[in-house]
Amino acid sequence: MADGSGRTQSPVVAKLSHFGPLSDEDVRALDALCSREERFEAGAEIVREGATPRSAFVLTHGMACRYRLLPSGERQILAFLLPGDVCDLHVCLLRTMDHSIGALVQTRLAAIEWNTTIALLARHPRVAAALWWSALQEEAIQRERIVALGRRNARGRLAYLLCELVWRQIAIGQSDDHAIQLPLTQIELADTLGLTSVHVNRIVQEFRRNQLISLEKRRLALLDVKRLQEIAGLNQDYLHLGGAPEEVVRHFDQLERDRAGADLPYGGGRD
Amino acid sequence: MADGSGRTQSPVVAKLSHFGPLSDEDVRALDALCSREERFEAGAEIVREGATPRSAFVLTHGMACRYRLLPSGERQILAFLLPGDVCDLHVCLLRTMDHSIGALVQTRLAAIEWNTTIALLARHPRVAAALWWSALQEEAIQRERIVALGRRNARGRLAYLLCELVWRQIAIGQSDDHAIQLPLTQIELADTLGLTSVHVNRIVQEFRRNQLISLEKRRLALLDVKRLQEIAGLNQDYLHLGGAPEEVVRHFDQLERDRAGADLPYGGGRD
DNA sequence: CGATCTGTTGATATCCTTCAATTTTGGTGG
DNA sequence: CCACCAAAATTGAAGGATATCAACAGATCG
Repeated sequence: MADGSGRTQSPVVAKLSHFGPLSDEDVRALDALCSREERFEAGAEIVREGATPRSAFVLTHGMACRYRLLPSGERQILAFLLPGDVCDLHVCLLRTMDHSIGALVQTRLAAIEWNTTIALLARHPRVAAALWWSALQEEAIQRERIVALGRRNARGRLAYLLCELVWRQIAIGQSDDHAIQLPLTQIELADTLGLTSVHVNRIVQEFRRNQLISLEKRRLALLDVKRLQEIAGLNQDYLHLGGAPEEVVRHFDQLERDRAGADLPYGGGRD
Repeated sequence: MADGSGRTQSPVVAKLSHFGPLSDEDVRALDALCSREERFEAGAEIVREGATPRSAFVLTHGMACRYRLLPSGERQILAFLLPGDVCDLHVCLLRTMDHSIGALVQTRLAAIEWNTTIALLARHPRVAAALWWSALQEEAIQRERIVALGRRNARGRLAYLLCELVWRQIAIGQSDDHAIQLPLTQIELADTLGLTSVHVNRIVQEFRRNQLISLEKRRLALLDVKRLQEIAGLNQDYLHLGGAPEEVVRHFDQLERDRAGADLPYGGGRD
């Protein structure tokens, strides 16, 4: 299995390892995906609503978000993309994008060609499964957002979002003390939570007063995770970080072993 | 291509045909999925939060919903499942369900075994792609719900939901005049829209007064779709009913033709 | 034909928005 | 380093949308 070693994992590997242990070869295949990177400045539009989907990508550095602009000029942020997120692997089946993607800070991402995707999925079934798992996680995150917007008040919503962002950063090895870089303005928080920035501001200050968080200079620390969770009415389970059921993991291990014998001819030593 | 004929399509076929034209063999494969049906009474729990995911299923008759119960006892309905919806094909990768599924009326569904799924996807690449497309549609529906809950007022939310339900019924051939059976109580509408049933009631009545809808005896008719869309700030595009891009459809046609030659030995004539 | 769930109505309370400053922060050029 | 500017954060006052509470009417169902 990969990485008992001290070597720092890439965020993709860290993230997908939550599905189950990846082999060294899996890790190599994933790292190979992220070789050619494109760079986007803060505020840049990565994908525009209405455009024809081009290729999938892995976000390697920075932070981005999916969002919709409404006729009224309002914006709803739909999701945040963090390092290690593999985006829109399948979206080529759609004629047009129904939302935009924008960089929140300077962001780097690696485009993945259609062919690369197909080859990867065929040759590395365990990676394919892990990617599928990560798509399920993304859906679970969307469900949690619906719950938050539908049934929680401003405090609950903010607490929920801050927990999620911190937990996801922890899951990709970018934080171990419940403190993260948070490049979001209160306006962006508001556009995510279905609130106004004025009201977000008031709740942020209340949280600060109550020693729940500290937030200054774009650095967020959760000072009382337990109480924040209570306010959010939330626990970490929805991120499904516990990994896949054993029998599934074993199934893919077996598949991989079978394949290893079958096609050494081409899958083997190159690179 | 299937169904220039007058024969009524099954909802699954009707739905997936929006991806692109299906072959007669595709249609047969899909119909075969729905042979053994289970029946659930109104109010029955089909899947319980916390349970281990068992098998995927196709909803063939009736209506169901995904929902979460909060500690406070409140309920948030996450999504509606209509006939033709293929649910949780991939969810076996998760250890536990993070939400429940319940029948809203008497409902029938056909379970799909793991093996059946794998065989189907392998033998019918176009069906596999269509299923993938339908998963994308489901995600798009979730995004639209986030927009509705985050940025629209009660009128906008209700208008949006009613449009969606009608459009989806039209897409599966269960309505052609913007009128449908709507087995939902105002409580259920409220639990979907993040409102109270009292307030939903007031908006429903306002819509009735303004000749936007008629809703009685569980029958809903949209009387002024154009104005409802304006109120919702919505158009039908997000359902991606226009189908996949031509080159994708052609790609899968080609794949299917290739396969047809390759494995007549076993894929062929048996029912 | 009573019991229970759903729909309806009114009065009041609350959360959040809106509007309108003002202060603080961060970035940029001189 | 300072001057300047724009964007973000902060504050207060007032208004509006939706929730809450409570009661009752109507429907549905065994």
